Amino acid sequence: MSASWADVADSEKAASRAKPAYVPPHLRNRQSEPVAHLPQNDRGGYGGQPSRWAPGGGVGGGGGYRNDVGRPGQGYGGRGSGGWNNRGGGWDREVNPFGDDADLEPAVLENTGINFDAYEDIPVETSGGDVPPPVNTFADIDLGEALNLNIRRCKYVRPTPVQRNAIPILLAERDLMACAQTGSGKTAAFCFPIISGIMRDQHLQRPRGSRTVYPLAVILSPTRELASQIHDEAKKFAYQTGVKVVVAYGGTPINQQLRELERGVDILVATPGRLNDLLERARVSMQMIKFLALDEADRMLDMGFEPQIRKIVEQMDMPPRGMRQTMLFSATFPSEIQRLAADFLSNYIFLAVGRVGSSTDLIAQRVEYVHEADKKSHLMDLLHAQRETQDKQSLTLVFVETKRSADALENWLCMNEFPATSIHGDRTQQEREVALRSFKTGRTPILVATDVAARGLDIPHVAHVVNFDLPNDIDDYVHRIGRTGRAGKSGIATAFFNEKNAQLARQLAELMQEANQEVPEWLTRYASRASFGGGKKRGGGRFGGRDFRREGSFGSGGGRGNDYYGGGGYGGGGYSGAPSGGGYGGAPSGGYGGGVTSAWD
DNA sequence: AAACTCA
Repeated sequence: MSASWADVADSEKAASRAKPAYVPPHLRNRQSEPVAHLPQNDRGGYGGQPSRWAPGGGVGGGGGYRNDVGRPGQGYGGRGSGGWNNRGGGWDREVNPFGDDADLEPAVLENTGINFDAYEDIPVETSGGDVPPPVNTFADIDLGEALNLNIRRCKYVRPTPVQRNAIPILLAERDLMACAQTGSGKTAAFCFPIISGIMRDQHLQRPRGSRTVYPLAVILSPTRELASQIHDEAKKFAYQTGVKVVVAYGGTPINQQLRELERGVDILVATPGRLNDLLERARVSMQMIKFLALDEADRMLDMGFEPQIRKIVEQMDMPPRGMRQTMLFSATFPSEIQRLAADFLSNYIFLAVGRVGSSTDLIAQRVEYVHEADKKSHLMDLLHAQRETQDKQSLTLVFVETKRSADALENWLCMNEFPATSIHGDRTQQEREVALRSFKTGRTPILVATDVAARGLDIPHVAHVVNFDLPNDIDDYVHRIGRTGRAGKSGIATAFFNEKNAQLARQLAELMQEANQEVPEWLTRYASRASFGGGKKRGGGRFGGRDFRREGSFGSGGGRGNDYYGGGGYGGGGYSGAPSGGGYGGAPSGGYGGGVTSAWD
């Protein structure tokens, strides 16, 4: 679809700019990027509808949102066929997030090019009492007709392992701590049950008479771009269900977000800072929250974020645990953070699809010893080699440690005629979004990034992740390389290792070994040398994740909550490995999801 | 170290 970097270079030359002149970062990306345009509909015509969704009646007489009026067949319960067929119906101006009328004939759904078996042998471990059994198909789940149609529209044919297991648990109204590998479909795993649950509760009355709005669900994300991505996905899943999804994050004027909120909100996707702002202004209340989801939950509960999350969850008007349903999702979940997380959960089920913190073996991992001073030229070698061999569409994501070095490396690459851009927290939100878009479309097929881009972002065609600077934490490494090898596709990850990373050596070597990667001999030597004390326990066994409640040392906390043992102890859980019929392992034909888009993290 | 409101 979009240009490769070779094309870009060519076209820039062809564009008679004499030579690809160096453009300073603050002037780059100015031209062709359309600034987020307004949706074709501004929903201005809602005015007179009585509002079910805006408790305050909205501003100016209730800019309410209800699109189920006059659609008896729509909605929950599978009666009739409504939903897709009422477009153009005058008052219903919900944007079609699918853009066009995709053909829903089965033939289209027979996907090609997907790695069907990629996730079939992954072990699943659950613990906690009375774990609902997994399902094999979306049809086995009672999500409601409108949501099922959207799932088909997304071309999801079969649920992924985390979806098969998590969705029944969440539909059973249980709290959940879920660990599943990067790119395995976590977003949909928590969005489907939330949307379905809200459809059931559509009659719920919310307070009215003020400018405060009362969402029924809140989904928190550590970065703005991830919040935006979740919002986009959730809107697809919620299309014509009558469930309204709104996003709120910083770096952008709050007024537009306030107006969106006033039109009604069921699911609020947000970053913590902006949500706290909205709560303090009393423009949002959490009194009616039924669902709380933390994406990248271990990050949300680490040192930098935990106070903000605690404030939102414990010090505002959020119903206490047990009175809401809480779901935590991540690919990594160190046990010390699990311990913290237990504060927010009630009688929860722990679910691990694959080992907690493991990487997928779809990613070919390489580690190269590179002195600090040689990194740039080494990167250039990699990029040159890649230009020869890689698919034209393929993108390269380069991680560095600091915002400054991201700028510096971007500059250096551009000066050397590599089409690069960058994303980090010192750039304006607009610059960040332009950079990400420019990368995604292939206009700038090299993106230099800090950890702002490490988690959750679903960027198709990332063929190569380069850890120019390795992170200090192995879990960050797992998330970074997880930007490739998604949805059953393969990818490459290259890390530059030197003396500064000695502390990471042992964990890195272990991780690579677990993922069946070749560990260079010199790294093994480093690993044994640097094995003193450091590092987190990565567990040992072949199987399953690690529920910290099972680690044997839970006595340490003493009276820390009485729900550690779940309702029925651990009896209900257990490992369901590939060969046994219990889990999804027994499914005959494997595979799911064709043309799988971006509901995958 | 970086991420997370606004002013």
